[in-house]
Amino acid sequence: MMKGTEASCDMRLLYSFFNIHKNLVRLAKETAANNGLTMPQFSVLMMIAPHKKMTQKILGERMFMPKSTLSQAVESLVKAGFIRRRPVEGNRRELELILSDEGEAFFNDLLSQEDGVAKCFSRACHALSEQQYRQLLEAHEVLAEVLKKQGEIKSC
Amino acid sequence: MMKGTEASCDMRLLYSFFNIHKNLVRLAKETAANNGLTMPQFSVLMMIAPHKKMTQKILGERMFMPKSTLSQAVESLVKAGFIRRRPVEGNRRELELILSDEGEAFFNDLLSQEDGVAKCFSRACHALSEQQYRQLLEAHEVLAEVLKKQGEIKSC
DNA sequence: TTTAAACTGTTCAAAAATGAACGATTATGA
DNA sequence: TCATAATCGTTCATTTTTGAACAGTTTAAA
Repeated sequence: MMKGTEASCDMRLLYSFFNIHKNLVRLAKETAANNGLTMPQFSVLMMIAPHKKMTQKILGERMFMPKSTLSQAVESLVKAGFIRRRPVEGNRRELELILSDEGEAFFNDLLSQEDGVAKCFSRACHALSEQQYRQLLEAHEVLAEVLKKQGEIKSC
Repeated sequence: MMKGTEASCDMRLLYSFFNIHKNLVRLAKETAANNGLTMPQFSVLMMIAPHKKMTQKILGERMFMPKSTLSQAVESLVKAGFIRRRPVEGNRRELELILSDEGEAFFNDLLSQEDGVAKCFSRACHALSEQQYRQLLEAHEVLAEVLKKQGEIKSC
């Protein structure tokens, strides 16, 4: 709990997040564009891939992405053959999105590109000590926990 | 320097940044919308305000914002009376952007809104220890330093 | 000097993202 | 049961963002 330091100081951390954010978005946009993807398409793929499959509903909730944007991003990824789509059994309203083999290969390729956001970030991580890395993960988890409760949380 | 842990582990930190990012963008969009601003307008204001003045060129470089987007965001902030605009003396190509008194008041108001991104983030910071806060700042600085050197850095 | 190249910001047509209305399905409860 | 409300995803008109061409200014080199 911050004591002497006040809100004005919190701004410093906020700007520091913004600074990292700027750079990661720039690299992500470059990576996406270099691979013929828009940002929503790229984000959706990055979000689904580690889980192999995910409901479109859950995906939207996790990403805070407007459902019209999400719907179109998914549509194009399906057309590109990176994900398949099938109704959730027991609830025909929802769709389950499944990473295809092509999608998995494409994802792995994205991660391995030297000028991609993943490798660039990985190189940046090398500048951190193991301890710093762990502390960063922990602190982020604490912050994320509180942040996700803030705001209206209106359905996107 | 990470030893045993490998690239796959770096991905965990990358996803952790994405998680914070998502929430901050969501809160920033809400804050912007609640105050009649688009995201570029909001970002530009947040970027100029602490410095009171800045050239449009520097602003673009710092934000990685396409210059057409920047130009329009600035135009609307000028029309709204939050910033003034004058040619840089000694170089009539560049423009200097100066925060007006109205702009400063508006900025301070944005920071003080209970449901605004600043206060929300500030509340989240309270969940961190002072030590965690300092470590976070330090680690971010290290990462930002490396990140900003990565990628094409083509002029936006 | 004069000319060509580089730089800074604006404009505008094209592309991308979004809100609102909608269709289809499921849940609620009278 | 049946009617109403809520949920999930799509469509499409509108808004927002962006790249590319451009105009004005400055720099560099001939």
